Amino acid sequence: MTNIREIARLAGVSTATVSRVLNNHPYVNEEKRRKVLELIDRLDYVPNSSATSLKKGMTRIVGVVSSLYTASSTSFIQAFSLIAQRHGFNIMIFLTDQDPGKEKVALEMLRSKQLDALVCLHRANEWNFIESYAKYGPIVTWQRLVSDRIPSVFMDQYEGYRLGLEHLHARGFRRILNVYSSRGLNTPQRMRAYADFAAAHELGGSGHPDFHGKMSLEDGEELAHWWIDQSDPPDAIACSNDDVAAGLLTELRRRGVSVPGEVGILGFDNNNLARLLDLSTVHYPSDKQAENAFSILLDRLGQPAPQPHALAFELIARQST
Amino acid sequence: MTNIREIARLAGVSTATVSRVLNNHPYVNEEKRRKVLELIDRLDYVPNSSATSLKKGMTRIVGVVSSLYTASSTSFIQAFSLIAQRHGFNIMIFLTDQDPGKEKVALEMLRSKQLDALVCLHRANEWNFIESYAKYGPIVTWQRLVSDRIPSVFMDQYEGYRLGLEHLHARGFRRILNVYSSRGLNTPQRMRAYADFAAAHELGGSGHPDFHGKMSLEDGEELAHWWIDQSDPPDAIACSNDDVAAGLLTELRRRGVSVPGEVGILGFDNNNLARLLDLSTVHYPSDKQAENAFSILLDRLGQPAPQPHALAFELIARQST
DNA sequence: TTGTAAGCGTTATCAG
DNA sequence: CTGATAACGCTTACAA
Repeated sequence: MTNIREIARLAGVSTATVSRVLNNHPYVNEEKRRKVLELIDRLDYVPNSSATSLKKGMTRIVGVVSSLYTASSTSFIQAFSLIAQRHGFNIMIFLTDQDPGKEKVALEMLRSKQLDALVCLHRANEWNFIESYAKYGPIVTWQRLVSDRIPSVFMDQYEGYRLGLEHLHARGFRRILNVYSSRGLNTPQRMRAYADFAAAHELGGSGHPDFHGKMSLEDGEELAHWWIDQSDPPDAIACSNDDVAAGLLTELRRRGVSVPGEVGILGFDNNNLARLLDLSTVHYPSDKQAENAFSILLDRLGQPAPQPHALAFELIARQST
Repeated sequence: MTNIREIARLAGVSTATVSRVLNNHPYVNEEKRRKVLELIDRLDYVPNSSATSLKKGMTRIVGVVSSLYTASSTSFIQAFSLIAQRHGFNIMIFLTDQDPGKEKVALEMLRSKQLDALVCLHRANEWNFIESYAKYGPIVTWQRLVSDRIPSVFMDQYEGYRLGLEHLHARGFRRILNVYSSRGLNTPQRMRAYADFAAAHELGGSGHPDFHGKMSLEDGEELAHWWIDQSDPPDAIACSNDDVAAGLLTELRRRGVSVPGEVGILGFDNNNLARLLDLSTVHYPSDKQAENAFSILLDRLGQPAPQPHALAFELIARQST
């Protein structure tokens, strides 16, 4: 394998000079530079990145930990990947599937310096376990977390959820069922938003206890069966995300229930599926959050980082309400 | 930073002995081994992976090049990731978005030995360009390709497509429109399958020219508008994949068209979306293909590899036909 | 069973 | 502007 020494020998210079050419250092004789460059080209030479990483103490790879590919995590990852590339970083994705062991693989790679930093979309281990890895490199999360070791690009969902609820109210829905997710700390904020909303409009509940821990298409489908079984069902359902709303909507329609005629459905996130199914939803700017996450990482790595974006929710009114 | 020399010094042994303990070599005095292990634990030592990679000439990372996350690529990647992990390999995903430059990033990482191998789900550059990188490490593809440099785990779709067409015929559809994708060499095989099918049943076409280059949800939606505009539309549409079928189905129903009453729709792949929307489709075993891809890579890396699976299509009859 | 020492391929310091 | 040379942290003959 052709290495830097080979190039140096053939060019009649030292490895130091070749390295200088490689790294665009000033003070290299123009003729030698050309000669070196020509040899690099001719011998199809490329620096061995393990050697460079070892020497520089940096791999320029950032790990992305996600439990699975949902529409919303995909959009985050897409944006994160883009901005990372623009700064000369590559990303390595870890699908944990909620398995703590798989998440640990990523954490261990940070520890062994195969990764410079980590962004954690969904965690599988306890926070204090993850925090114990923060000493090996910067970690940032998308979930809500108040920690000095692990910054978060999480957005307070109180405002977004309130926006959605007000929309349901404006469209005439009164007996609103809340379907919450469970992981992360979104739920308490959404519950607070609902409580304030209900108080402001002097509303009772839907007559049914709210749901918790629902986040998938399948959860939405089960919810549809539940709704059909009720003698006195809610007139609107505010879902934890677009996937749940999508499962709910399609299964209800499949069973002949009219949406929004018999029941209004609100999603959350504004992903592709929501667009496809004409779901009313709340736009959650995950791409901007991804860029913010990268900025934080870059900053903690001691590199010049762009200013973070200001973030805002937006209501997207479509056919399901 | 604590390194192997530090451990060796504290344990009163040489770095060679520590390395032997680390790599489970035999012939290490039990007491020394315990001592070393204890120090490793106490000092929270972990080998620097850049150093190991440099020395071993291997990173145990495999790159996965995909143009984007579709339901079917996700299922391939999921399965690939799983089997790779079981063999002590990690994967690095590259979303190219059809951008040749982004694909080149992955190829260059193979060249610079940051990656041991590459699996290419969708290519962005010309094949001969990609092939020129095969000398740097094994590359395998999911697309159809006949090349001695780049093996393929592609499945001949003739049989799968024929299966789908026979199903449409059995359900009474006669004027079938084919919607083909364009990339890769699936299309000629599917066209051949249709030609043979039509000849066997003495069928004419749908009265419309087939479509080409359709692969996304959006394409499906546009197709729905086209269908509605026809005075004499086809009675069934065989789609290039489940995404197109899903877009077509939802948009048609949104416009009040009855499926399968007025038109039958057949997908291809059998992904989650197909399940959700009750789409009839042809099951394409992408998980098994992923495992085969990994086996090939492992074998070319000179490691013992599992036997590849035999692969077969399966018709999944649901509500859309 | 163990240690010495020679790499792996770079980068960076320090003289010149 | 350039070249020796010492790291970076690990593995592995080779010798003992």
